[in-house]
Amino acid sequence: ARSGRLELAHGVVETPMFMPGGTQGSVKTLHPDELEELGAQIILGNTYHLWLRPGHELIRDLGGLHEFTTWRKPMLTDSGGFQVWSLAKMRKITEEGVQFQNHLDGNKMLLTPELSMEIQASLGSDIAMLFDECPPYPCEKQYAADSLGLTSRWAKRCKDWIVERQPRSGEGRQQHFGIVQGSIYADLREQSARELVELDFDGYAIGGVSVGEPEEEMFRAIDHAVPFLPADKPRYAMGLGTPPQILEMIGRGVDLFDCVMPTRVARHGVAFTLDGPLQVKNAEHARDPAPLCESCHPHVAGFSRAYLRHLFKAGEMLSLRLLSFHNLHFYLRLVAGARTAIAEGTFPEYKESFIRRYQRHQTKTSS
RNA sequence: GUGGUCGUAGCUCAGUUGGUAGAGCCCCAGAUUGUGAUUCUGGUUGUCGCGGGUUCGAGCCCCGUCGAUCACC
Repeated sequence: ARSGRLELAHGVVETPMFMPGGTQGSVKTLHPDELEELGAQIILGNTYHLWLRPGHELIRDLGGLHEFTTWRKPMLTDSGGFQVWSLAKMRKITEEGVQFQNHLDGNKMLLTPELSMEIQASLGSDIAMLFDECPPYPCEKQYAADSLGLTSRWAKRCKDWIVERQPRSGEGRQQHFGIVQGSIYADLREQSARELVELDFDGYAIGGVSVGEPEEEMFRAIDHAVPFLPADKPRYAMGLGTPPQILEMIGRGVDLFDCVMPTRVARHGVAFTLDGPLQVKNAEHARDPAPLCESCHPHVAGFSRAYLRHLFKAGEMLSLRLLSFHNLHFYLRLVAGARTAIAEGTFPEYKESFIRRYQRHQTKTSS
C-alpha cells in the first residue's frame, strides 16, 4: 500500500482515492457542493455519453466540462471504449476504430483513438483515458493477445495525437493514462504494461476487470500488471470495486478507483455499512428507529431505517439522494481511513479489521 | 317483480371442445463493479361466492342459493 499526491490542472488529489462516477456530467442525484462536503476530490465524466449528448463541441463552446457542470475540482474522463463495449447495439472493431450503433437513436457512428482524444480535450478533463478495447470474460488467449495488440497500436495513435495537438507541458495540462489489458493472462498483462510504459504516459490504468470474472481472477489481473508499472506514476483500477476489494487493491499498490456500485445500489435500496451491505427495503426495518450505521454522515444520521425504508417503498426521490450520499460517504471515508493508516504504518491492521467486521454477518458469497 | 351480465390470489383480470388453476400489480427476498432511479432474477398467496347434482374427472355443464351490477316493469 502507498499514499501520495496527484497534482492535476484543477487541484490536488490525495491517493488512494475513490472517484465517484459522473457519467453524463452529473453524479446522479447529488449537487457538486454535496460532493465537496463528502470529500470527493475528483469525479468521472464519460466520453461516449457526453459525445452523444449534449455533444463535446457544445460543452467546449460553453467553457468545458468544469464550467458546464460547476464542478471546479479535478475530473477524469473515460475514453468511451467500455461504453461501446457495453451499451452499443452492434459494433464492429476495426484497425481504424469501433463502428457501432449508439444506444440513443441507433445512428451508426465511428469512434477512433484520435476522436476520443479530441472529445476529451474538448471536455477539458484533468485526466483523459486512452481509447482501448475491453475484451470480454471469459476470453480466449489468442483473442486477448490480438486485442492487446490493437489497444497498444491505438495507444501509439493517441500518443501521436497528444504530441501533435498538445505540445505544451506543465501546469494545467491535460494528463493521459494508458490502459493495461491482457485479460487473465500474466504474460499478456506484462506485455501490455511494458508496451504502454514504453510510450510514456502520465499514469496507468488496469482495465478489462469487473467484466464478470471471479474475484480471484480480478486480483490476479491486478497482481500481473502492477509490477511492470512505474512506481512514480499513479495506478488506477478501472471500475472497481466492493469495499473489501478496494482495500485489497490498495494493499496491492493501486492508487485510484472508480465504481458505479455505491451510487447504483443506492438507487436500488442498498446502503453500505461497517457490518456489510444493508437492504434498506427489507421488512425487518419497517419499525427500526436506528440509523443506517454508526459511521453515518450527519446529514443522514438523523434518519431512521424505518423512514428510509418508507421512502423507498413509497418511491420518494429523497431515498435515492440520501442513500447515494451515504454510500459515497462510506467509500470516501474508507479510502480516507486507508490514507491515514498508510501514513501511520497501520494499513494491514486497518484492512484486516475492516474486512473482518464487514464480512462477519455475511452469509452470501460475493462472486 | 322480470330478464341479462358478473362473482377465480390482497388488487385488476385470463382460463381454449369438462382433464385437476395462471398473468400483471402488490408483497417477500436476492442481484448490480470504466453508471441502469423508474432494471433484472427468484419466491409466498387460492375452500375458483356458497350448497347440491351430472361425470372416471367440474373454474367450465345442470339445479338451487347469496352478493354485485345493468335494463325493463
